[in-house]
Amino acid sequence: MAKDLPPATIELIAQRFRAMGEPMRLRILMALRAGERSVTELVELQETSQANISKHLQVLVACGLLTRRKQGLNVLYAVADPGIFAMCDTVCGSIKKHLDTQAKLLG
Amino acid sequence: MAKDLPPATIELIAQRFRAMGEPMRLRILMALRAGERSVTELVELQETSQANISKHLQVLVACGLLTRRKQGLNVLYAVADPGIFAMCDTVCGSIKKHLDTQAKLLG
DNA sequence: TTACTGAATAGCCATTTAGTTATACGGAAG
DNA sequence: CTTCCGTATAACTAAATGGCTATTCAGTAA
Repeated sequence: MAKDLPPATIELIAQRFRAMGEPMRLRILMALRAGERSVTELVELQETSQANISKHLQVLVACGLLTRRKQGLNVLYAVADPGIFAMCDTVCGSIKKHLDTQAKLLG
Repeated sequence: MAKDLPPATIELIAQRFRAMGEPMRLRILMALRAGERSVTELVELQETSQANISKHLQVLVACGLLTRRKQGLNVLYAVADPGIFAMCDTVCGSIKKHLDTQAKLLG
């Protein structure tokens, strides 16, 4: 990545990270790791309202993390780019390292 | 990454993404790609107040993205795990794909 | 037509957060 | 001691955001 990207690009990147920086949205993404799901299915998996799930889905679609397709009465959402899971794994590993370091500081 | 992580872990991961989901913090991280820098140097690179930079630095340190060390009067900050830059690149590539797709939809 | 179902949206509230200015802290120099 | 420099923090404001409930919309079925 270049040293100084144009502000609009920075904003786009930030938008993505922000979209993934919300527990409920992370759970939705993980639920979609196994494949596409309808809104109702996602609501059943997470314990929150349908309206809330729907709003989060809009955010995830808007920033390009999810795709959307209709099938009869249902709307099916799927992860647009599986690369995000690698990112989650990277973060997970980095967090573990961080916690280990902190633990050692405490003796 | 497992299907369902404990809520506390999810929150930790979300926290990291959220920390990177802010344009000013992204710029700080990019400025540190070349190596560690003092607060004053970072303030000069970004056009905002010293207080604001300082607050963002606290956020980045708190979630383990940056390290901090004192040197004389200065405090030097550095990226804790260069892996974050690979993540930025991943996001960048994914955004390009997304924009290309949208462009094609417009003809 | 009406009724029903799945999904999206509107309106509202409480919380969070990025930014500001002003102030305080820690340490080195006079 | 006092002064100055680099950094951190306090107090506040404005804007964004996640959640809720209630409603609306788009199809399908009767």
